[in-house]
Amino acid sequence: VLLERGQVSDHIYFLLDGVVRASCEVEGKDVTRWFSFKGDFASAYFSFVYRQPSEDAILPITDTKVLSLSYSALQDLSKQDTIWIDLNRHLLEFYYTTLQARVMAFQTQSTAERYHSLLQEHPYIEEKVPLGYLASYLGMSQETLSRIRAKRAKKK
Amino acid sequence: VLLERGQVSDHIYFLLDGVVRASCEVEGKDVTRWFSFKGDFASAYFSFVYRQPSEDAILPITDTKVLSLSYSALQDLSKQDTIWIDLNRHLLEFYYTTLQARVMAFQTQSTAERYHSLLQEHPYIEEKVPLGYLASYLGMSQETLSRIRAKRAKKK
DNA sequence: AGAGTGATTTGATTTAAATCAAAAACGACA
DNA sequence: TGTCGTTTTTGATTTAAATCAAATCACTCT
Repeated sequence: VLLERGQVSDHIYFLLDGVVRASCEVEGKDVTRWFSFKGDFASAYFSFVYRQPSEDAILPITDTKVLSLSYSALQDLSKQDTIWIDLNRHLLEFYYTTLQARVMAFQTQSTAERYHSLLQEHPYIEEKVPLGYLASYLGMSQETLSRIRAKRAKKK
Repeated sequence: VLLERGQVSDHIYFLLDGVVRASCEVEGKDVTRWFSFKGDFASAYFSFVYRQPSEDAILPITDTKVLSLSYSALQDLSKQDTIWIDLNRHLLEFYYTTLQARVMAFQTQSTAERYHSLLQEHPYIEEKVPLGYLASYLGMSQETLSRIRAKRAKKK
């Protein structure tokens, strides 16, 4: 477990290997907010930056290897080299544009289109992430996601 | 018109009166990304901060009165008083959490629930914003939104 | 007041997705 | 290898929403 719900995130992680997800609880149900893969950063960004309790837990889906960078370490490093400030900015920009794109996808695309776009960005997601988490992330039921997959397989 | 699509946003606006919306064009269709009301700030935030062309136009829905704050003015003010830096932070935080909440709404709520939540936050939206823009914002067709309204009216 | 325009509502129908239920596939483990 | 538990697929049905089409409403302009 990289971060428990309700705690202030004290670390940003860089995934050397594996897959993690952010899990939020809404009305008793577990909703997955995002995934991070090998080579991505993973963080409860706002909790980390503003030192507030995180709504999400960060949980591993597969076995993971991570580099972790603590808040205080990042602060020290930022004083030494602006590249660490840039990191922060890039992370923020990335999260923000990702969120924007997701909203847009919900506004304009069908369930199947959303899934296919996701596949295009992360081809390996199909093998590494259980169906239930994916369906939750995409805002559809497990069954519809399974059917979308079946259709796609037939076409090949 | 407060901002044209493709231009770098050079101003943040504060709405003294009226309603504006951000309009993005996707596959030939006009999609409204957000609304701002009297008392809100309106900006193409990332375009403004990172000096990049905006994907959105900012267009008035009703007649509007705005205060505008230019990029250079904000920079000067930031050097004089940290309150202006705080403004920036608050804006960012607001936009970010709003986006997060919207994604979550799409993941977990039905069309009717999304509309009712929106109404709760902005009771006046019903009167001030044309149905088509609202439907686009909520990611549903005009007709379904109209029917959701009709049902709500009946219950009263 | 009446014509014309655009926005909204209503109706009928089709299509997409959720739900409910069961079967099949897969993995871990004894 | 066979059994248990979990995940995924498949099937049948219901429900929600999109679509297509028309009617009504509201507003402006003359």
